[in-house]
Amino acid sequence: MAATPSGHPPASPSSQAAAAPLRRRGERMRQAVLAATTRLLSTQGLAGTTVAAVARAAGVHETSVYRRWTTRENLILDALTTELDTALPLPDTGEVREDLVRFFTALARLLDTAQGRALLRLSVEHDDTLADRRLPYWTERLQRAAVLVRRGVERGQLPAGTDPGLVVEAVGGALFARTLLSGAPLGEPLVRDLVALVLDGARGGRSR
Amino acid sequence: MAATPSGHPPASPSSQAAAAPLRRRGERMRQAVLAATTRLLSTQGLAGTTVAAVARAAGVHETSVYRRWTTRENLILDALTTELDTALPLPDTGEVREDLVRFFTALARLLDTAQGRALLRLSVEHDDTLADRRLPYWTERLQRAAVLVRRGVERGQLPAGTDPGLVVEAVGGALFARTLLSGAPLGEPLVRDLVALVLDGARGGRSR
DNA sequence: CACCTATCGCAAGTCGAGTTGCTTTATGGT
DNA sequence: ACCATAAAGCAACTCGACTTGCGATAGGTG
Repeated sequence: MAATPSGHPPASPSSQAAAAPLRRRGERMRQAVLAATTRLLSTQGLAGTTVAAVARAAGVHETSVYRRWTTRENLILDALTTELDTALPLPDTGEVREDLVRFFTALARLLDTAQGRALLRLSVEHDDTLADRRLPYWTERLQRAAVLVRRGVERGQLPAGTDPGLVVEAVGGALFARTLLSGAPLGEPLVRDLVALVLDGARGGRSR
Repeated sequence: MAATPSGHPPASPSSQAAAAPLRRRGERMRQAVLAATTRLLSTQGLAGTTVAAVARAAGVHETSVYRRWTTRENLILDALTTELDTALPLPDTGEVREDLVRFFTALARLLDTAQGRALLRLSVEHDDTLADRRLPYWTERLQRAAVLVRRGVERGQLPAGTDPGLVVEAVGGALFARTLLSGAPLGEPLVRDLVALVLDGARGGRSR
């Protein structure tokens, strides 16, 4: 008890311009924690972003973080998804190939950032024991990109039997696998070649 | 089952029963721990395979495990790679398509086991901070499969400009992504469709 | 067989994730 | 202005990964 004299701040003598951020609540606290999380994420990396560090940086108690987000994973996921939400637009150029190249180029660029990689890696750590409750961020984005293929079919640029999900999984999967497994760079030519491979095939292909 | 006092001349005829604290050493201890690890892996799953549990099951002290394998990750990786080493043969049927279908079907089957999934997930958790490179199990297998494509090129079944690595990454990446992200099943038709997509392209080929 | 040393057992401890019971305070509603 | 209560703070745990110092011993060597 006496070991921690942090009992109460003596009336905050130095009244700053902004309201003393002691004991943030509700939305204010949420913002502060989320901001601290993304800040730590980009400075200390994923491993360095511990709940205690986030709480300290946000001026909030660790327990409060756990009460709101339950797990560290949820916290980081929340911070990342709200930040990266607008990062993957769906182009509509009238050309399937161009649409796909643009979308997956944006995806590749996202996967080349520390935050994109962190989000991918966390998305992979679903618990086998607990029922699936992983938020399907990437799967969702990928399936969203399937409309690019569907539009191509409607335009007559692709045969009617085309499986949009398969096309998108092949290209996206290669990018994900590179990021997660080999860590090899995701250059622009790679995306173009992958799209070409999937559209034209290894046989019939006038590559590029 | 687990008891392995075999092989060694126990001697110690002095009064005490065989209840002596069998202090396993060197290779014997290594075997026991590795066996216990794979056993726990298939019964308790990845999350349930804790170092303490492995040590207990192997009749060995936890410290000894850490001294030999340094981390839990290394231990499990070691156990899995030695066990799954012969799981991905390279077929040679004279037909690229058939070769690829067979290889990736085997891969899909492997990814459908608890051990395959565990190995994949652990392969993803390389530390960004440490230079300690994750052992490239999957990447290596994939690149090994690239010879299937190369043979196809040599046989004239594929054009000369074909990029073997790309073909293999597209199909494999899709399988990996399914396993890691969506957890969707990896049926036989999926592999056939993926190979067809990559060989014939979404446009062109109507062969199969 | 006696000796040496790498190897193993053991206890105690650090660190971060996650939990719980209880106290305190900031707000919003009347 | 007052009061009820949801939201935070706080301390004290549990648990598993990982470390360290030291004592005990198995195994091979001379």
